Amino acid sequence: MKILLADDHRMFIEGISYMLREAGCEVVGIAQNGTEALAFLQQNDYPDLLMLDIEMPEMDGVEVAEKIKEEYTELKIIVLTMHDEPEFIRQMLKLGVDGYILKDAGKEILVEAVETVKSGKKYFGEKITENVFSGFTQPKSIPTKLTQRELEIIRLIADQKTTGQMARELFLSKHTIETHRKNILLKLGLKNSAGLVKYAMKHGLIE
Amino acid sequence: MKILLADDHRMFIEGISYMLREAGCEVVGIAQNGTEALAFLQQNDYPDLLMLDIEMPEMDGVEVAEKIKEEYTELKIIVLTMHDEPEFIRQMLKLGVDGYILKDAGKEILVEAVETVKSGKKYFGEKITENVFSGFTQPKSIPTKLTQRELEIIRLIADQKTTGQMARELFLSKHTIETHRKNILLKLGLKNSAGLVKYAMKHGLIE
DNA sequence: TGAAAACTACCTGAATTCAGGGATATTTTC
DNA sequence: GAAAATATCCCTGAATTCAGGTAGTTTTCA
Repeated sequence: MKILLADDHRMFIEGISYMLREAGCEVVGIAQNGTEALAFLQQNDYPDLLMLDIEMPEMDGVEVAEKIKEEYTELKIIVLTMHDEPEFIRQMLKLGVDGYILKDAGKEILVEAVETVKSGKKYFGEKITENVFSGFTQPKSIPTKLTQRELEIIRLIADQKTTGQMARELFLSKHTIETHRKNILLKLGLKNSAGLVKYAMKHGLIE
Repeated sequence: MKILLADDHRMFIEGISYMLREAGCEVVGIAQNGTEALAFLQQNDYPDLLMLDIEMPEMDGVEVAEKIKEEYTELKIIVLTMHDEPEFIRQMLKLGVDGYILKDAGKEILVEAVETVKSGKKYFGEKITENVFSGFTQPKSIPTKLTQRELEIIRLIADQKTTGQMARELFLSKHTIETHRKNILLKLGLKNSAGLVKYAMKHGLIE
């Protein structure tokens, strides 16, 4: 089992490497961001499995998984992250990753996941499936597309603008701004502007 | 060198353990949160060194460091985290920790840090000192001192809680919450909660 | 031990947000 | 050309936030 590790924390990578080697796997490469991971695949006999973190600089795990599932269809992917939010999990499942385990799991889980995926099956921890299903009962959290206008409003909200200020700035009625506000919260399943700004930053909608 | 590891990600702990053992250290215990770490110290011959993560459930690293530096003065502490925000670093330095390294550093750094601290000196990576000083030269980014309570309120605001909800959760009057809210905005020179959340995320106060 | 800081609580009143409706015009997409 | 998405606008009413105060108690620390 040839494995490529992608995680921006070297210390974590090195620790995982030990464990994987002990379990009889060969770590053929490491990458500290998405770009490096893809570059590795272009220049080498590619591995059988990619252990992928979500949170990385340059290019995040979601993007990497997307590209890989397009171009390197036979490469297995196990997502290895500390994010247990349904949002991320569902996104990854949709892309067709082969496993999803949390960093707070132990070595046994890691090895079990690799073994399972190696044999052609999928591996998802208990917590994962649980979280996803809890999410399905709330169909609201399906990542929804925001319009250009809505993104604009979000940025203004993050800039501490009030509805009235935004209305003047965009030459719109304040009712319109209120409608946009309402629709944004509805689409994203949020409760107020504070939550919106947090969401927006997490998802890179604003810097 | 007897070491106690405190980190909520088991996978990370196990990886680090390998490296430390290889470097001739003895990992005498692990803890998945602050409470466990302190409990360990009460029940065992305590170790020489504590490797401490900041972000943990139950009791975070800052609190742990504080308590330890009060009660177990000869126990060394190396903070091992992915947070490189001056806010955290300065907080920890103030508490008198003996080392501060980032998880994106490699094994060499880890070993070097342990060796250095073992010999009685302090160890701080390049990035760390850099970030702290950059903070000093830019007085803007010195987060005006926020109190513990205020930080707590900020986190709740970011969690979309209303004043009433926070009041009930913290067993306080809603007037009190409103006062905190007001003081926070005043201290940071902000206008509303949306701006507050953005500020908090940028400065690593939340997430 | 005494001052400063932090935490607590209350008040008034204006401004703003949020939840729930409904409606129309334009543009894009199929 | 029809359907869907987008952008615009309006309304009511409750809830919440924000700005401006005052003030007592506890904790911290020099």
